[in-house]
Amino acid sequence: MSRPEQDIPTLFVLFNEIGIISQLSSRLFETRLPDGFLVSHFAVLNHLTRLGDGRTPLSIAQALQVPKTSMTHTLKGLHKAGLIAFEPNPRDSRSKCVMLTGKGREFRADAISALGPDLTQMAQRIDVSRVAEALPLLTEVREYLDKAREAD
Amino acid sequence: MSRPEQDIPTLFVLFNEIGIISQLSSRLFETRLPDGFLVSHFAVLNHLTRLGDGRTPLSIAQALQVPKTSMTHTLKGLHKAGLIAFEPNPRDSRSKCVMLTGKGREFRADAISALGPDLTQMAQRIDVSRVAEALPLLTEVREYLDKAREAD
DNA sequence: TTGCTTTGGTTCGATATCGCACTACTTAAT
DNA sequence: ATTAAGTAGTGCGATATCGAACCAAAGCAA
Repeated sequence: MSRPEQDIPTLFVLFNEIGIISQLSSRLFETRLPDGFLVSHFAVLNHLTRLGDGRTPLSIAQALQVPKTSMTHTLKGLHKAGLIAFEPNPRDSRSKCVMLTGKGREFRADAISALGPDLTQMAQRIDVSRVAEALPLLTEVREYLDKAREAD
Repeated sequence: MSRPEQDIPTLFVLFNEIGIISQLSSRLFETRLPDGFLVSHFAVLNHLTRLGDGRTPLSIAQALQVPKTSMTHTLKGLHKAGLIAFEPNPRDSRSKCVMLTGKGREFRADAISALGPDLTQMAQRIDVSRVAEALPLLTEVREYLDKAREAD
């Protein structure tokens, strides 16, 4: 059923579409965030909220697939804004633990609320059940790329 | 069939996955490009190849969803590398036409070839027919966001 | 222990991205 | 034809991103 000579163009188009959607959605989201904040900031707060805080900068960087130097920079911004706090890592004194502050949790909740109307409007035009069907595939692709990256 | 209170989280997760895949695939691709070139450069060459050259900087910027100032910068790099050439726009003397050079076409072809092995390997692990099924939905999402953007 | 290797994090320098403001040209209105 | 409003592209400044080199602590070997 698979036609290998078709596979490469299909995957190519997939990444093309994904790149543009990422671009568009990030910029839309950023217009909903308070001035001076980017998706990169939100992504950290969201990650810590979903999976629990107390994680190290490196583990966050790996989860979000950005270089650790970028994470240092992003965390600096969040810290200056009072959205996170640092604590020493009892397991490893080279490292630190990143903690959410109340303000940080609030910021994340507000950001999600601010995006709500956009998503609601979108849900009226896009068949979300098809999105739900497609999600497992996207997750597979992400996990594949993640493994391919660490294997290089 | 649709559960509106589920829709927002579903869309939220969608953009989350798409953001990470975009990040991962861009960085993988960039390691395959010659030193000093980024996906942004390739995207322009690819666009001009697929839809024909002779387009203006602004139209390219809109197609790729980046600010025109970013496009000025990207085109400057491509021009310096001899991958594109500028011609005056006979219809509008404020503007210019971006032309592919032979070297530019070659660069794009080489870049695609360089990515081939990665995609081939991926096609052995991912069910590409499912990707093909999901593509129309992604295109819909992209087109929706595109319209939403220009409506804001 | 001592010394080698690995690892977490930052600093630094180079480049990318983007918003703002500006110029030059075009278009529309009269 | 004149003027006003709009549009294409660029320069500039601020910030983001990222790789290379670095430091300090950890892990490991003998």
